[in-house]
Amino acid sequence: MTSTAVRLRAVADDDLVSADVQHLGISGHLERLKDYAVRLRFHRGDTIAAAGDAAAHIYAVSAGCLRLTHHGNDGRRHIADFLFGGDLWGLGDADNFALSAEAVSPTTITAYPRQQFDRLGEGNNRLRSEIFAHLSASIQRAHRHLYLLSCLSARERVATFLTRMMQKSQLVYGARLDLPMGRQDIADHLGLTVETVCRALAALKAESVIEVPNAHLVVVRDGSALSAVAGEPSLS
Amino acid sequence: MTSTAVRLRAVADDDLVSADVQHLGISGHLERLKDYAVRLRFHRGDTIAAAGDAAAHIYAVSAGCLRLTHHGNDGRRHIADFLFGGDLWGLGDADNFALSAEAVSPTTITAYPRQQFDRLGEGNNRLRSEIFAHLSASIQRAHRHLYLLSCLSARERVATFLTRMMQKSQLVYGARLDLPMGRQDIADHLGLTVETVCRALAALKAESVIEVPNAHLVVVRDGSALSAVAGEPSLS
DNA sequence: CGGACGCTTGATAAAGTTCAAAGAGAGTGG
DNA sequence: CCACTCTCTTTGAACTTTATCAAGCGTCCG
Repeated sequence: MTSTAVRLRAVADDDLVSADVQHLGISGHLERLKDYAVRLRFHRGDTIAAAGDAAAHIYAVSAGCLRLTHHGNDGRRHIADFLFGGDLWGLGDADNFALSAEAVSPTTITAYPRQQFDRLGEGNNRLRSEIFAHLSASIQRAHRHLYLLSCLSARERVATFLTRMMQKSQLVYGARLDLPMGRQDIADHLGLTVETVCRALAALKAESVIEVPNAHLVVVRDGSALSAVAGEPSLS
Repeated sequence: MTSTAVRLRAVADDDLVSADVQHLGISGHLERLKDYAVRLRFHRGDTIAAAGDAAAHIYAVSAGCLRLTHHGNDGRRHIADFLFGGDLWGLGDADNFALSAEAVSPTTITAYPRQQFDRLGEGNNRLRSEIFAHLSASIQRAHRHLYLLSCLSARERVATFLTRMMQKSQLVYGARLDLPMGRQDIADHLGLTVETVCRALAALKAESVIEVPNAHLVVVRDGSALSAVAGEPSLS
């Protein structure tokens, strides 16, 4: 207990060590808590934490893919977002998690105690502003997705999804895009049915915009055509 | 300039005056900046600030109703949220506004300089945690709306909209719910067309769940039936 | 290798959109 | 103060998109 307090005081005086840390963002700060960190492994389909659970930890995805889901009373499901290596979860959940996190593929996660993290932030302006930026970015992502769900057609949604996955995931090699999630996950993310997602992909394939060697791999053959369908001429 | 610095230092030492302020949340803290505040009036349809504008101010709605809109490249529009008296806008927009804010009805707004506000926050833990809570709440609101757009039918969306407006706006007197926004606004908020919104309202009216004396007034005749349609048996 | 699960495609049905036109309300100018 | 007009709302009918239902296929895992 004493050693914890000492450690935190030492860690919290900011701006001395931050030069080597700032470009890493929040992850860099979390690095300072590595002695408290717990490394976890999950299999496909495992639940990391469910909506309503006490948010005792901040999670950093090391490798793999997570889905953040919201379950309705009657079984309907929405996937708010997918997380990949480097992404964080739980920053905005002060008390209880608002969403459930489930492993889409075998996933390695590092859990940092929230209490320690919060204390770290108390003495660290840079960290706090990075947390603020992270939350702002989450809001903006959510708003972009609101627009997608509110205004775009099935075809546009699927195309937009592909472009966003290319921007976001590190699973792009050239034009090869790895999609660890299943069609049902994509459908629940885009507010469509599995069948409609399949048909939209099939249509893009028929137009030679993409190739689909297998269900978890898309090769983008005509990126600008894809962007055009997505309605995002320049990445915003 | 000097007086500004002095004032801010005096104001920033927190926890002395905060007892009478905490229950008011962020608005209470903004009150301390009243000497820098500007009061603005807008007519129906006026733009308070457009997406992309420099976010130089935090806005507090005093009276009236705003819509926060996202405009696509091709004219499609989504309304992310409606704001009423007591609501704030701009807290999450560090640099430029992500959305446009437009007056739905004649509206009075107080603008506080962001720079002063940020400085206020630097020395005030309570304010910062309230800002954090505000951003978290924004994210949760957005996620609930994502679920609405992704999973609910037109009928359910309209019912949910009505229940949320009853919870949110102060424009509820008994079962009378004032809807300052037009049908097109509601449609753009719910990802539907005007006609579909009208038909859903007409259906609820035909089932005696609501009455619609005029386009901007809904009387909820059977609140539990409305909640049932909304799929929110208990308010979550 | 077998079986189960997820993916894909087809046919049909339903929900919502689009197009069209009439009706109601609010604000304006005579 | 009334009539007019413009805009918004409402309802109807046809059409489009997407969901639903159903069946076959492929693949991955055990």
